[in-house]
Amino acid sequence: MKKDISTEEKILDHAGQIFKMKGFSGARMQEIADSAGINKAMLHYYFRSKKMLFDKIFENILDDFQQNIIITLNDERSWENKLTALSEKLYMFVYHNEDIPIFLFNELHMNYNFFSEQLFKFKEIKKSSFFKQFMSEMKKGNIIKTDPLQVLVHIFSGIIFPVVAKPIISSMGDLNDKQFDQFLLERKKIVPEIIIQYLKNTGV
Amino acid sequence: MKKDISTEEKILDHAGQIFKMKGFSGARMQEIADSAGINKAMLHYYFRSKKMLFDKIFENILDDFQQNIIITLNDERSWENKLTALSEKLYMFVYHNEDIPIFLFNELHMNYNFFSEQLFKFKEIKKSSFFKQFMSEMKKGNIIKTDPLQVLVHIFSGIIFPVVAKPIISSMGDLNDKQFDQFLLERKKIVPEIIIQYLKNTGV
DNA sequence: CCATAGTTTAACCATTTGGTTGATAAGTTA
DNA sequence: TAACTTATCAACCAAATGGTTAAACTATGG
Repeated sequence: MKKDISTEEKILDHAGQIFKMKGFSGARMQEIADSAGINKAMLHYYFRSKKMLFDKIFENILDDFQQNIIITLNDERSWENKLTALSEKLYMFVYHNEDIPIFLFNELHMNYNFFSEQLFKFKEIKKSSFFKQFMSEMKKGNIIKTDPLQVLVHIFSGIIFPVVAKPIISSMGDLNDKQFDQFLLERKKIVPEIIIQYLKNTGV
Repeated sequence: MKKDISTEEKILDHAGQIFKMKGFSGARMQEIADSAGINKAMLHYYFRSKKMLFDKIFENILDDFQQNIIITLNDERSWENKLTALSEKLYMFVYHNEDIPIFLFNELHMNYNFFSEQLFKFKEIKKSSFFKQFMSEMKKGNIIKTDPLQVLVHIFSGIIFPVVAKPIISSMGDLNDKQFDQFLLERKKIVPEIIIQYLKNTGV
C-alpha cells in the first residue's frame, strides 16, 4: 500500500528537463530513465506511455505559466502597477525557466488541436480584474482607446520574446550571456514604462 | 552533364514544408520522399543525410529572414520610416510564413552551438545605416537616450511574438483565425507608433 | 512470519528509422 | 551505336526506439 512517491517525482522531474530541452519527438525514453537513474520499464509502470508522461508534464508547465499571469492580473493594484508587476513576474519566470517558453510554443504549434482543451484556462485572463479596471479607466478618458489584449501582448512580447529569440538577439548585439542578462533586465524596466506612457497620452 | 534541377528542388521544397511543421527530430525521411513523390534513396543521393538536408534548408530560411531585415534597415529612409517599414516587412513575412519563426527559434534553441556560425550574419544588423542614423539623432537630442538594439527588439517582439504564441493569445482573447489576423494587422500599425512616440518624447 | 500487494529489473519484442546497395533506366558524348 | 555518366528505384540492413513480460525484490499488515 505504501506509495513511494520519490520514483514518480524523480521521473516527472527528469523527464521534464529532457522534454524541455529536446521536445517530445527529440526526447528518448531511455535517456529519461538514465537521467532519473531508474529502469526504463518504470516510466511505463507509472505513466503507461511516452505521450501520457509528456502530457502530464506539459499540463503542469502550462498551468504554472497561466497561474503566474492570472494571479498578477487579479491582485489588488492599479492597472499600471499590474503591468509593471506582470513584467516583473514574466521576467522572473523566463529568467529561471529559459527553455520553457520555446518549449511551450513549439509543442503547441506542432499539436495545436490536441492541446486546445488545455488552452481553455487562458480564457480566464479576459475575465481578470485587470480587464475591468482597464475598461473603466478607458471610459473615464484616462487611458487612450486601446484593446486591453493588445496591451497585455505588448508586455508578453516585450519580455518573453527576447528569451525565445535569444540566439539571434545575442548575435545581433554581439552579447555574451552576462550582457544578454543585462539587456533583459533593462527591458523589464523599459517595456512597461513605454506602454504606460503611451496609454496615458490622452491629451495629444 | 545535364543537371535535372527539378528533383532536387522538389526535395528542398517538400522537405522544407515538413521540417517547418515537425522540426528536425519530428520529420521522417520517408514522409519527405512520399510528399515529394520520389524514392527515399533520392534524398540521400542529393543530400547524403537527413542532417545535411536539414542544414541546407535551415540556412536558406535563416538567410531569407536576415536579408529581409538587413535590406530594410539599410535603404534610404529616416529612422522612423525604417521602423515602420520593418514592422510591415516582418508582418508580411510572418503572415506568409506562420511556422517559420517558431521553427527557427526552436531549432536554434535545441542546437545553439552548432548553428553559431550561421548566426554571424546577424552581426551585420549592428552595422546597418539604421544604427548610424539612430545614434546621430540621439546625439542631436532628437531621440531619448536608448539602446538602438532595444528599439529593434521592440519591433521584432511586437510583431513576431504574437505569431509564435498564437495558440495562447487566440485562447486568451477567444479569437478565431480571422480575428487573430485582424489583431495582428492592428499590431503592425500600433507597435511602431508606440516606439516612435516614446523615442521622440525628449522634452518631458 | 508469511501472504499479499506494490515496486523494480533484465531480457525481450515489434516496429520504425536513417541509410545502403545493386540493378536499371535515361540522357550525353563521341 | 557503343561507352559513359547521371538519375531513379525496390529491396534490404543495422541500429534505435517505444513498449512488454515474467521473474525477483520489498514492505507491510494480519
